[in-house]
Amino acid sequence: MSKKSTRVDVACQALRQAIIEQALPPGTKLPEDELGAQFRMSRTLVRAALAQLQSEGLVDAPPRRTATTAKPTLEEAREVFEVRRTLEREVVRLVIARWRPEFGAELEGHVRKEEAARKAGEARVSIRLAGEFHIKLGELAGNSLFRRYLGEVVSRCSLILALYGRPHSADCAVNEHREIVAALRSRNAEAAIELMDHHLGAVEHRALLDQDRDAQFDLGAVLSRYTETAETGNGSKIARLPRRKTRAAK
Amino acid sequence: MSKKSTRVDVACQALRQAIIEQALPPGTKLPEDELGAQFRMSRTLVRAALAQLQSEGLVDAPPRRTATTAKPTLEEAREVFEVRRTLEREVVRLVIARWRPEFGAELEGHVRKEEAARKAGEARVSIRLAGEFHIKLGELAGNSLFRRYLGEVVSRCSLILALYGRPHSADCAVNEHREIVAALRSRNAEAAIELMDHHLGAVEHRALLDQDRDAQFDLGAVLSRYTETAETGNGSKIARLPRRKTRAAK
DNA sequence: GGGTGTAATTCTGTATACAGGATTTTACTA
DNA sequence: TAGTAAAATCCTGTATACAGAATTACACCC
Repeated sequence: MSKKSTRVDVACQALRQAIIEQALPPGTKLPEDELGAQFRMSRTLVRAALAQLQSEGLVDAPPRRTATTAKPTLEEAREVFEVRRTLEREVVRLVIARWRPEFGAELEGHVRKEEAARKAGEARVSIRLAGEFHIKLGELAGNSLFRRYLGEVVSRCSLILALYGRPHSADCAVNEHREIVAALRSRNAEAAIELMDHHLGAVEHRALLDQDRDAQFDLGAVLSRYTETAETGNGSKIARLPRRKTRAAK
Repeated sequence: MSKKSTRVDVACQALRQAIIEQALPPGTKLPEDELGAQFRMSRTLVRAALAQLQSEGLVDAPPRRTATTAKPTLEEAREVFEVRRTLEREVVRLVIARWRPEFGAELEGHVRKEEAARKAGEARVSIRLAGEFHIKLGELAGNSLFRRYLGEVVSRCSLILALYGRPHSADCAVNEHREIVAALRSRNAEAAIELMDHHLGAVEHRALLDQDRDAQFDLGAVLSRYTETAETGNGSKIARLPRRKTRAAK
């Protein structure tokens, strides 16, 4: 489960993760050159990655201006949550319909991880795991398109939380997850849907007051944490920002 | 409602339409050079268009082989229909919730167009209008993400029909559309959902026996019908297939 | 001091070059 | 004649060049 990614996917994945974990706050500029230098690839590939992320709603890339991490409006946020509720309800139904005992173990294992991260105060990890719980459900539903759409809205929700939510509020849901798992295990569709709806309502509710923590920070530094390239694979054909010097060290 | 498209979008749109109308049967090769010559743009842009269409599930583009119009498996087809049912049910609810009298007129107008096309035996147009009915509903739901996802699955369904359906069977649904409109107009959500489910069940059911009508045909000829560029805008920087001669006239 | 027009700079849009893969053709062997 | 290896060709992966749009910096004026 590793060798199938193209170079574009690698960049995509790194950026996606960075955005989801709110390491790149909404509105952050993403200049093609700089990303290219970071990922050791040409603008051609960076561009493809950005296009992909734009189609997922994680990046804004208006014609002829620098792409940025998306800043969804409140209206868009509402839409995303609306779709998400619809998808997750159906996913719950599907998962229950094809329930197998392994599912319970799998999900409970995950919730335990969430719990651990939460206790350890690992905000970044908590956020990621919280999202992955829903993704995992999507996978158990056995429909790859559901899975894809769900992945998309879940990512976008992380972004929305980053933009509108109170800081560090995305990860208070471990208990709710646990209850959902219990309902699934007892194959009680009604209860599970009810819980899921409530859970998502709570998540959405956390999207409230805004606040501009727009502090300047170093794009390269953040991204390097998400680039899994084994160190500076030098000898690469791509020079370090051949076209201009990075402005990060301003 | 015309000047907002980038060049990539133009190509995308043309290809999408051609695929949806089944003018480019599943499995048709789409070499970047040839498309570039057709659309008067470089491979760079063609590539972006193909990537987009791949993400919509209309094109298969495995690494280092020529892209083709997608050939979904039966399993994938099942998945698409499953998601589609979920989305459309919710759309029906939303449309009813925000119902306004204009909606009725709008939809009925559309159904009349479908009827007309059907009578005129315009298969191509019929297929397009049948899809657009659902798109229109998606628009009335007032959620652009629903709209986008719905558009995607509807397109894919056209493709699936092209692959698995009996020829010319995609457009027998005018009456069903009419009934749905009636139910919406009376704001009877239960009935409307019931009808929609039944309708989609019927559409899905038409996806049955396969059949290989794979006859050779001329890619350029088909595409030129979908390229709205005002004639050969010669003087263009792009030569006609500079790298090799077209094989179409084989 | 705050506009504002213009020059400099940054950055995107797009074509194109070149290096391999993938495929097809050709040629040769059993 | 079928099978296969080598060669030719088609086609994609990717970097890069260059043109022009957007943005920023500056100088000038009121």
